[in-house]
Amino acid sequence: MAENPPQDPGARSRRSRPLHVADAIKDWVVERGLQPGDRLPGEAELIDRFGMAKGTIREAMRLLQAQGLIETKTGPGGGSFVGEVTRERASALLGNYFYFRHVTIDDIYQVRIALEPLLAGSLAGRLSDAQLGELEAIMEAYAEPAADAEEERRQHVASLRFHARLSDFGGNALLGFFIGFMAQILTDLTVYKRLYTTPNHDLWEKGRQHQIDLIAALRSGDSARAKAVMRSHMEMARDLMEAQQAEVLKRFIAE
Amino acid sequence: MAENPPQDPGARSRRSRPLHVADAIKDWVVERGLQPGDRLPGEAELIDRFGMAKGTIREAMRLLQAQGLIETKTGPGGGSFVGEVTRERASALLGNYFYFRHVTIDDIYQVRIALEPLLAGSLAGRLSDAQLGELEAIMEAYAEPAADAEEERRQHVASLRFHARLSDFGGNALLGFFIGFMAQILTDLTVYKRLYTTPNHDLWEKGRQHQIDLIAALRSGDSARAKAVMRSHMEMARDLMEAQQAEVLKRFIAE
DNA sequence: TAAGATTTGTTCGTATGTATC
DNA sequence: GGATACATACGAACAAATCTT
Repeated sequence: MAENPPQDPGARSRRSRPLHVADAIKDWVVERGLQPGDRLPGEAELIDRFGMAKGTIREAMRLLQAQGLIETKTGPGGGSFVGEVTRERASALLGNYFYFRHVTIDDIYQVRIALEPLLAGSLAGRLSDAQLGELEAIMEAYAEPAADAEEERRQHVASLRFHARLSDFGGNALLGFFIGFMAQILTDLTVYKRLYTTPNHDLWEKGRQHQIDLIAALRSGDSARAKAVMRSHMEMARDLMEAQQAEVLKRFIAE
Repeated sequence: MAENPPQDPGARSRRSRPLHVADAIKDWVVERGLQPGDRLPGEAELIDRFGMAKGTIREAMRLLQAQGLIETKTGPGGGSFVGEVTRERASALLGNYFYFRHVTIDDIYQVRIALEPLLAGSLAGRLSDAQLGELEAIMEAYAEPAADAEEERRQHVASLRFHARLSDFGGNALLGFFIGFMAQILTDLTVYKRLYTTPNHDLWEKGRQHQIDLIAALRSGDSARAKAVMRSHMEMARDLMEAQQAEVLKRFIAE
């Protein structure tokens, strides 16, 4: 794990005890190369290992828990365990960073237009039938044009799930996370801020056709075409959402 | 702030009390539209507002503190305050997500090659003389070819700072964070894993020339050229680092 | 099903540390 | 330096969850 912030001399002792304990435990996990699911020392042991009160130790554990680094269970066989940070939690934590910042729809699409085609191109000819099938299953949610605004919103969320799922299939975890994060932000905007487009049969038709073409290109292994189709798809989506003029994302996080 | 994870019926009560309190405080901040620096209720008030013990409240505050959402100060006038999540902390928290995942140099550069030229292109003609001067000042660190491996490493870190700084100058906070995060990862790899290139005068010359050309293009407002130069620069950097065959990033986080 | 063991979760009272006036 | 207002830390007890028998 990462070392901690710059420490002016004497800072070590000024640093709160829970922080100190949390750091020590992180170091301990890294040094031993512990893996998710591995057991950590129990409260009782930590108490006398560090010579601190129970409350102090527990505060340290909460610091780690909030970061998704540990999980705790009660009862026999319970205790603290190394936890794998989930994509959802990482998204939520990163979302906090943008809470007080100004991020526009255009900002998001500038990045999406650069990354989504890249992913699509790299995935051509590399997806299993099961994966392609799963994408097609998601598309069922918008097989028919939306009748009202509410359904339009549901369809939009489903189409974002299409992209999120696609981002899971690539071998590049970094690229996958970035793309999934943006899909998450847009989903939040759609659901939470009730941002939606009034049903428009023409756009529905075009968007759906894009995804059908995309699937075909992915299946046949036509990388260049997958990339081009995705790019068109993104540009259309951007124009669509920009029309809404909704801008910021005002959302915080999970635990 | 974001709502919390899916709640099966009854989960509300099973959720630990610190978690419940942390959620409530997040909601409170969002509802009132509090800004960084704004005061939160003191321990005493929270204790009787929620009807819980001090320890419980304190654990809740640690959950929020770890996410960078609050800061606390002791003494008169002290207490808890809404905190702005810093870029450094967000990077560190996100870094944890990748700790147990496999991220290769190639993964990083695949994304860098897509995003850095985008940023460079959008910045052409938009930087102040002060900003351009700052970039040039960073370049001073590698005005001369490195004499040994240690200096080579320092130069590499400086050149990454060049990119990190550039990412701050753009108006797109999302794009800026992604680029800065990758620069951070590469810096960690360079410093922490002692990944470095043996000094190579030819490559040093080419890399430096790229950045000089880039500055010139940025200054003159030649967007297409800035983009092209950055792309060449990234491709060279990728080849350089790939030769090291260093792969994973093994690093955790700060507090 | 029930009882017991184990481990985290929560409370309360008290004392200490720290920064401001 | 002393008083004040806050967070920080301690320790002992009790509650709740969950596994085993």
